[in-house]
Amino acid sequence: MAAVTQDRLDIGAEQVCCTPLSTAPLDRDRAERLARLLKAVADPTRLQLLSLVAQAPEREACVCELTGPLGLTQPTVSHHLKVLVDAGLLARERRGPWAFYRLVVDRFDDLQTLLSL
Amino acid sequence: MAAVTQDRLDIGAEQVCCTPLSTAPLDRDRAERLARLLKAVADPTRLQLLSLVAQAPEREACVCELTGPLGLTQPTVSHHLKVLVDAGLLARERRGPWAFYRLVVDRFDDLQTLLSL
DNA sequence: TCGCCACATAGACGCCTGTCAATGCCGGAG
DNA sequence: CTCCGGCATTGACAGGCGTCTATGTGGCGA
Repeated sequence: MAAVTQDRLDIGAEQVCCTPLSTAPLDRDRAERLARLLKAVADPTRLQLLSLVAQAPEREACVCELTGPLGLTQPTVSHHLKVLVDAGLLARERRGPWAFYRLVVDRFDDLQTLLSL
Repeated sequence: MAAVTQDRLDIGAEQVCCTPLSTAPLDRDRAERLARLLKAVADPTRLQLLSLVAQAPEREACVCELTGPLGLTQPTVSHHLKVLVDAGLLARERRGPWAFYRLVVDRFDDLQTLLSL
């Protein structure tokens, strides 16, 4: 299978990650895509969301379980969840009237690789 | 050897990190401090700066070596460097007329720990 | 079909932030 | 002391983003 590219981690259709910062020069284009991914995590509300989901049973939770602890409006929570899904950090699954959000472990692994020196 | 606190990583005087997101509930206060740290990395220009420093000899570089590759003004570069220093990701050292910036490896380790599940 | 419930989307507003030009500071050479 | 080069700081502007209220959508039960 040869030529195992170390670049993975796409945002939507975007190729983004994931070699450590020190291995190769970082061109502007890739830097901007990586920044978009990191911006998704670099928000207090979204960090709390990720923490809540990470600690929920089966590592998944619906919106109604998340609005309470955060003290924020339901639309606001939905907005942040959309950002995390677009970044590939959460996966959405519709089940009955509820929408469940689950952690995407691989994407966190990619972030770790990026930040390794 | 007893009581190894897993919380480290301060921004300036701030205690911030570093247990994985899934180990304990993340209160608003710590979430905001963690977000400030991540925001420092979540910018394309600063990612390029970190990459340039990481690949420089001895993992350190002065401002004059950084403005060229980025195509940005010197004040802008200085601004971003200050952000990274305040976040604890770079260390500044004055040597003659130049100011050298060096990676702080421990801080990157902390970020990795945070993003581990 | 009708109505309800959980959730998503749209629009608006204020704050934060990345960028620049202009200026100030500081250390070394003469 | 004076000048100059490297770097930091200030002030201003535009764009991005987090939050809200109001409204739309979609599935389930009666």
